[in-house]
Amino acid sequence: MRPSLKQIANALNLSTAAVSKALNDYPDISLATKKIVKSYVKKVGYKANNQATYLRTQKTMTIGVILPDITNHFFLEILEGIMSQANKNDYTVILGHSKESEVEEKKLIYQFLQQKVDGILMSLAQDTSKFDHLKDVIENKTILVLFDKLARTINCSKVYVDDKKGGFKATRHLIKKGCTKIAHFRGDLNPQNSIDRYLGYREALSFHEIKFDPNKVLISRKGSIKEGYLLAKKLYESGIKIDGLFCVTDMVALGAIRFFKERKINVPNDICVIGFSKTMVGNFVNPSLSTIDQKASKMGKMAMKLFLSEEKILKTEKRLENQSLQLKTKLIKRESTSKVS
Amino acid sequence: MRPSLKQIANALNLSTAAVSKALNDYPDISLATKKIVKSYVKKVGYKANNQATYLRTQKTMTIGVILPDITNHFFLEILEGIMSQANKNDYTVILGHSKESEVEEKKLIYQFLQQKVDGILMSLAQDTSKFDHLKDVIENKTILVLFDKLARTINCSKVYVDDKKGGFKATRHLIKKGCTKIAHFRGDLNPQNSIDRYLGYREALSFHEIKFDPNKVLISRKGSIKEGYLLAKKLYESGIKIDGLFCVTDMVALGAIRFFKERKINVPNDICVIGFSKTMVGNFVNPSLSTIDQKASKMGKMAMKLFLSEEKILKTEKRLENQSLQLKTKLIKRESTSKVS
DNA sequence: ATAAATTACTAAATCGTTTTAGTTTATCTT
DNA sequence: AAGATAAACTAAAACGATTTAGTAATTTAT
Repeated sequence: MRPSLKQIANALNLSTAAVSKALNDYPDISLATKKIVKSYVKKVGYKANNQATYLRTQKTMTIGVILPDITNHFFLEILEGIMSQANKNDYTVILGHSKESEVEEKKLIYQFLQQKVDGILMSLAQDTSKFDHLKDVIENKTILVLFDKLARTINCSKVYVDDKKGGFKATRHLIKKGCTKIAHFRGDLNPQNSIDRYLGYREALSFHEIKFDPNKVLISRKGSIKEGYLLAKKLYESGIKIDGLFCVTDMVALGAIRFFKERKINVPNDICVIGFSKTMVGNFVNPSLSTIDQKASKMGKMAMKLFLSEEKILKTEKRLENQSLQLKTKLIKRESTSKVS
Repeated sequence: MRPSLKQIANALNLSTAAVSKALNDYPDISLATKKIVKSYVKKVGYKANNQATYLRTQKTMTIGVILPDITNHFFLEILEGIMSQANKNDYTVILGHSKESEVEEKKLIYQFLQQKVDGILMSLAQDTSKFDHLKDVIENKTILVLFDKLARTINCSKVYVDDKKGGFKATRHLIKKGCTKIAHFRGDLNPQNSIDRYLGYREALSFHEIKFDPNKVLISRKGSIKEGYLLAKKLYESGIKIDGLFCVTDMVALGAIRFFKERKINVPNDICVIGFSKTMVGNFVNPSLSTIDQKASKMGKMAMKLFLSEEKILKTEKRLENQSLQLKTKLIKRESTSKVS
């Protein structure tokens, strides 16, 4: 069993106060005793009990992270980014999985507040339409950092990707490859991300003076492989001819490609396909999938950095001051668009 | 800000003791006061401060989970299994990522012990060869549950897969498909898992009276796609002819298939290939990859259940009593072995 | 030589709970 | 009616740290 402060103090014939101060480098402890205390503490492997420390300092050195989908590689990369930064700064990470459900999300937030985390870093569930639980976080003077799927109206730190520019890049890439009849499988109205990708698509078309055709835009609600397959089928059977397709997610793109393969439509020669998100699988399928990299790991890293800077301000100025950060996307060219134009 | 016990007590003209006891259903508090306290507490949204509670009860209702590779879907499914059970039982999950490094693993363990987690559920890093840190966990009277990659000599709860039987099933499947010249890309000596798969391979061969040929067994140290590619190349260039291949992991199998494709060797008609682990990608590649399902989600679920049962015993009998559990694997037949024999 | 300032500590309160050991009031015995 | 028993509380200590206020011993100033 690890010793307590008191035991250390007794062993060294000092008061607990002196030992505590020595360890925290208070100026009213002599250098000599500090040395004695520190070396002894090292020898016996003493570490302050976090829970006890919290009671006085109100700091747990713990952050809560809520992910909407733990099986999605994108979020995992974000988590990896957060954790590497967290560990560097001696923070412990508590993980929550909302499963894209607002109810679960709420539960997790209140659980985390009860655990007295110093901050909550999260991406909203698809489901989430009310934001009272987010306001509660801020009212509890707990730092809130949203990433990827966020609520614009909530006053907190945010990291997100320039989805519009991403949609623009994806579409422009297809155009550069010589595509002129470009379809888009867009996401639903909520969240904002998929709308922005759609807006980027439209902007690229108009920039290159290609007429927008609403019949070439279909809505995917779940963003699943199956839906991609069905939308491709629907479009195909409607008789609308296309030579390019930009999908709101990689999964939708994979589903579409699967359909095209079945119908012996060659990707990329007959139709170029590009996704969005740079998921793992995209690199292993045949043809490998071109996509837009959202820089997930960097997003996580930046989310944690925003937390740390907010924490610093909170410490000195006793107030929450937030900051927003927009990250750039990157076009990943692979086989599904490797047509020679 | 959430109220404290004291504030509740003042508001209701009771002592803090009475309120605490009412909430914890002590028999020496009248039903009437219990009702009053509980309804008031609900109204104002009071929740006991976990950190303060710990100081008396020595329970944090928190478990630490250490994964060797957070980007590996297999471990993520395990995590999902653990978390769903944890949430059901009001436990909070702290996550650590050892990155397959023994040094990181040690750091995380000591961090978790400092956080006073009630238990640690983990899979060992590839790297890990000494187990002193695991012994420290047990000496701290913290429950330890190992899953997947484990140390046989450590006296703690364990959940693992019957790798030998899995290797047997994979090999037998190839044999049933008519393969007679079956190669195996095995893992390194450590950890035990890959050895067991290899032993299963040998057992299946001898069971079906196929002569074992050491030249058909190559060692993959990292288990990466690239290595699978290179091993396939090496085997091919050595001139040894095969019609079946069992790989220690899906990634190695994918690499091998990539090589065969390049050389216009047809999978499954020329060579049947089967992997191990049921990773995500295996389902999306072309041909889709046959594999052995390790039931990751179930493994996580069982790991948490073992923790809970150990926790119960610890509570009543003040001692750690552990239990081991072996899970069965399942053959997943897909295109890479769909030859008609 | 005495008062003031500095150094290096210690005592005790505190954070928010839980729990042990009373204490008060009402009820039951005989 | 006096003592025993039971019911329903309260007071206070405890968990393990931090921090404020205080104090003794030493040094400096005048």
